[in-house]
Amino acid sequence: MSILFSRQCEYALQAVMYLALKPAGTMTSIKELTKRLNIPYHFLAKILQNLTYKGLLSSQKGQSGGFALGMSAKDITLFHIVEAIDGVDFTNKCILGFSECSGKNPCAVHNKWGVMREQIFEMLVNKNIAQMAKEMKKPEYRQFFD
Amino acid sequence: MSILFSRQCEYALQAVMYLALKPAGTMTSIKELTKRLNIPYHFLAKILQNLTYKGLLSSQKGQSGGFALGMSAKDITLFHIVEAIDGVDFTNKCILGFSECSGKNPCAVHNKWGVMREQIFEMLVNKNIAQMAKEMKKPEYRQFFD
DNA sequence: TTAATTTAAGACAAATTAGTCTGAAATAGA
DNA sequence: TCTATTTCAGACTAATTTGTCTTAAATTAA
Repeated sequence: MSILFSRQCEYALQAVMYLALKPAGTMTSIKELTKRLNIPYHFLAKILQNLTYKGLLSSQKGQSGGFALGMSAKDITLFHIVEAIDGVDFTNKCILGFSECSGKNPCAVHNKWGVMREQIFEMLVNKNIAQMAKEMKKPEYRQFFD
Repeated sequence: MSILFSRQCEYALQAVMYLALKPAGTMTSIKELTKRLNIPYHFLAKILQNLTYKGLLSSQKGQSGGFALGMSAKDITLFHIVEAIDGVDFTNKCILGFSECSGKNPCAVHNKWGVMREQIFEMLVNKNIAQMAKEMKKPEYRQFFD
């Protein structure tokens, strides 16, 4: 079981954060990304194509081509990526799997999980990729990419 | 994508809670469980056999046979079930999928997620099946089963 | 003892997710 | 212009998860 996000989504999040670390205007190839992040080449290719199609990334073919953020890093949140890849089911599904579970018909942990879900949502929404890139640039984070 | 728990695990949690509602000493058949909980018959059978093998349930063959809790309802928590079915990876895996992520090498949401993960853990551990059954007996919960 | 009921066990099938491979199209640089 | 590089597109394979089917074994009640 992957936790909360699909493998594909994890890869997407990692790749986008990596791109956010690059100086604006530079293109990064799949080759570099897969090498640094240890993600299967063609699998990542498809993921990035998908994000490009949805406007979160931009791409360019040919030599010195590659991928870059499709909009300003401060306008992209983790939630944008999760939404594009996994969808937002986790924001409204019962954690115990009861299809009837709702505010009117709460399961035994409905309210507790509701609070946590909200926190997860805030975590994904409140921090944009620019801020995260800044944190990742601190020495203690660099090792993920250098 | 299922959220946090696998489908199998959700089914297990629902079934165990259902069993906890039954008077001690009574056996409940798979037939009744699948009918009430809307879970595929043979799939649930395998899940319950697994939980029985691990001691969380007890079973009896033959007419008027079925399944019952394998220990006192107050000694079983949601965590026991999750642990038995999905394992406990979610307690130590990076939510962004970084294999190197740790307290020493935190990812950008390591600490935030750490707090939430701990809350989820508490939610699963702090409430036993007996307490939950009690809540489920309140009229507003009964509809899940009646 | 016999028949009906129920779990036990394991093979099998379907669906989903993850990953691979090949060739085409675009682009930049020599 | 030609070649190397890179994304694009889609078919294909592999692995995992979910779900089905069949038969055996145990148990109970008639």
